[in-house]
Amino acid sequence: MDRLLSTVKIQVNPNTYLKDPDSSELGRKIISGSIELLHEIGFEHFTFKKLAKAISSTEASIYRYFENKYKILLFLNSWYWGWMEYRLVFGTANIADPLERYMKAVKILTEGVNHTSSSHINEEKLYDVIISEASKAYLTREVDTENSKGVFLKYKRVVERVSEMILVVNPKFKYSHMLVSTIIEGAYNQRYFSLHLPRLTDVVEGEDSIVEFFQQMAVKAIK
Amino acid sequence: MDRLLSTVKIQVNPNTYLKDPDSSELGRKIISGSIELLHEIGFEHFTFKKLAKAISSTEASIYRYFENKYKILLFLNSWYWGWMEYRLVFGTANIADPLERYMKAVKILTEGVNHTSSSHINEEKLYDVIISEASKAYLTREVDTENSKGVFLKYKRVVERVSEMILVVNPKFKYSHMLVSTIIEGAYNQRYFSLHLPRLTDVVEGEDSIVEFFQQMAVKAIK
Amino acid sequence: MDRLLSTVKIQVNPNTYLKDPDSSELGRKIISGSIELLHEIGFEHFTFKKLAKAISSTEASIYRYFENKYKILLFLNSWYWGWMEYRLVFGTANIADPLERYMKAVKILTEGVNHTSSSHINEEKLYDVIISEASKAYLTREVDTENSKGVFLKYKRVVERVSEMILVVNPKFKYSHMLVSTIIEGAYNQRYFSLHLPRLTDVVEGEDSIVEFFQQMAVKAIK
Amino acid sequence: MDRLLSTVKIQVNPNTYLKDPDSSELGRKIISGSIELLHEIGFEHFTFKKLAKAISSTEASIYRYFENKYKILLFLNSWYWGWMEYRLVFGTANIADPLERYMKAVKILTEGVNHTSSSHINEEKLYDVIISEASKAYLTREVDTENSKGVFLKYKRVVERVSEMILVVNPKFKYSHMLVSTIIEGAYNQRYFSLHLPRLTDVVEGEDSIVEFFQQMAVKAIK
DNA sequence: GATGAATGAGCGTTCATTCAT
DNA sequence: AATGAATGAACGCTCATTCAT
Repeated sequence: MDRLLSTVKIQVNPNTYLKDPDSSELGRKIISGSIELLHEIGFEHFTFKKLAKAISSTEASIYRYFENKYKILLFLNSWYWGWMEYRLVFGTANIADPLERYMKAVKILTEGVNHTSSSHINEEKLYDVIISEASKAYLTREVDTENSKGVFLKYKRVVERVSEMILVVNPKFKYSHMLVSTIIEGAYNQRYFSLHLPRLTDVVEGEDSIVEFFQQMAVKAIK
Repeated sequence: MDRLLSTVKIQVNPNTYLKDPDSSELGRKIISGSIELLHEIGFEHFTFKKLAKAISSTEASIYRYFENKYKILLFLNSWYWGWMEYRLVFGTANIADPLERYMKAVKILTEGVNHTSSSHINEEKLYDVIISEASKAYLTREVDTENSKGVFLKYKRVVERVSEMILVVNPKFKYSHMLVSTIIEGAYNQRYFSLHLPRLTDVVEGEDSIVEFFQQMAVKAIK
Repeated sequence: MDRLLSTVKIQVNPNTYLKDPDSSELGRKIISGSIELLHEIGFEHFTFKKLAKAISSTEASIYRYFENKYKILLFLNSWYWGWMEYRLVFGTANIADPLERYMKAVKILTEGVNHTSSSHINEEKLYDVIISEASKAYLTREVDTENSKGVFLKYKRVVERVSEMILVVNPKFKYSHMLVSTIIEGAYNQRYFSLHLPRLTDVVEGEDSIVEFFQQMAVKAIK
Repeated sequence: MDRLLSTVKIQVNPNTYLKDPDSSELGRKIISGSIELLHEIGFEHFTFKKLAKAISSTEASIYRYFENKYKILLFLNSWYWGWMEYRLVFGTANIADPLERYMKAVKILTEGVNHTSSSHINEEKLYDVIISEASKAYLTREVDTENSKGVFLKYKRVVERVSEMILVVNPKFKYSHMLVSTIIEGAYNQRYFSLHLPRLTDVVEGEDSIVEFFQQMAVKAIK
């Protein structure tokens, strides 16, 4: 699948950028550099000046691609959920049994990322960035404006897809979207807690209890 | 209960402040002003300068109480979870049945706040601030340093308390902390989504589906 | 006269431009766009970037024609005074009486412009631009350098021509240049004041008191 | 008179500043430094950064006093015309003859400044700055907003005062404001022209032909 | 000849913080 | 203890300009 992916371009909402960063070498450096730098110093300390320095370019050049650092985060978020949808569709294809398919989907949503394609996007680091920073993309005064431009569509579509899988298993379940978004956000939270606030979680080293917990919960919740 | 509360002082971790804001008129104005201003403009746009102006004081004066704006957020967070623990203890007192008690706890954790004591702290606005801003208190590079100073203890104790209630119901359940923190974070997420990203939730106006969903989930998950 | 004008090309000092803007479609668009944009946003906010956008071209392209925005203003100024000289020569031709001729000249210099030829130059808007912006072309540190290149010659020639008319009426008048330049600048000032600082003028709506005032003054001053 | 002046404070419209520059040592340094720097490099090249460096302070400090460089120019302009009004009132006091008084007023308005009080304001340099830069204070898109705040009142009052002197000489003269503002602006223009565009004037070194010209004109115009 | 892409430099502004009173 | 004044440092952004095609 990943080999295939490297030839497929993830479409990102154009409202996140001024000029498609995938259309030039510099654009791609901005993206890879952003992931690197966000991973290193976090969103609060991330500035165009530092990014420019990190990729040996200038602020003015970055401004040709992105309006501000929020837009970069929205871009990465949109890319990530586009990629996730891709993995979800491939990962659940040809699974006939509805429950099994749903379980597989939950697994894909909640498991960690530990492989990286050969492209300029380091998925592993991006995954960490999503864990720590993604919520800052929507926990903002500007959320409604951005939302109206469709920048969260990729995320919503992932929720919608899994939500539909739930309804195949149990057509009467009323809270499918709520359940899916709770699982997704919950899984990312737990990964963060396990690293920084372990008393809020029960993660044991070695096994992936996060996947197990959410899979169990996912099944029980819709019964 | 609330009348009692107004005479009880919520203890907040002293590591969040330099000088106890509850010890002076100015300190209390800083707290009430912070809630007001965070509610109005959000954490990103919140600065000491603006806060000083809002409460007709100066930046230098605020510095006597708090090191920086993160510490104010940590203070409010700590206060909020101290208050929550208080509500939890009172709200579950004298409920003999373990499951019923657990359900009541989940209700308290997930329901909205719509009453305000007469103190300088506007709980309703604080609740909104917690929904939108609280996660920024721990999604920071500084989380480990702060955590080592115990500033998240109040939150952890709430999780611990409810976790213990779960274990009374089902002593074999392995993921009690994970479940509780997922419920808490989930409920706040869903409240935010219902306002700004409704397609991620199934909230119907009028009924409190958030409480219902999480109570159902809470019960099923530990079976 | 205007029909004739549209076939006559106003010669502009080549030191104002790098490449004659009248030699290409793009050049003419730069000129008409500049008048438009200066009229709209004023010289301070006028930039090559905005101009480029306004005429759907690029900054780099404009650089082929003009060194900087001052040069554009100098070009327009030069064109305007070339056009004024033209109007002056035609307007005073065949008037035998020296005083009458002088009066006509003063009228032409001080009356407003409210007609527009069919060329790419909108004289009415250019007139407004001259009123508000022209002095910025010479109130600059670079005035002496520019002056030595002859970019103010058109203006000087207009002053010289009317100055000569004065000397025909009164050969002993010592301050002919001073009077003419005071009349010219004064008239533009009064037009500006009447729009923005009315307490500095006595302009009554309806009649053209500016022409009347300066004609009276022009006559009395040389007696 | 000048000795008296040094003890009298010229009142400047508070809408030009955020904090009265006359209320502190730093404020006075900002003013004297501004005059110095404007004199040296002109308004276009004048920036807060350069000013800060010139007076060994910082941009941030200057921002406590003035919103932007336009406001500094407006302040200086307001101060200058306040000072001019002062000179006018003293210079024309006790002159009984209306025409003589009017002539004296015109002299004061049009003669150069070549003496400097002992205060932090260098009137000679300020005079040069007014000649070259003052019109930029009103030839701006923001003129109407500023005017509505009264920042040009001092100038208008000077015009009004002399205008009234004219009406004593000739109560029937219709264009008193226009004449006065034309004289004032004209005199400053001619001083500038004599330095940079001499072909627009008839100034002879040695004698003050500018005063002579405008006095003659002032008298003849109102006959 | 005209354009698209990229950049160096600097501007205007605000922030966090310190000092003196 | 609280405040007013001052400042160093950095941010966000735009401008003018150059280069390659």
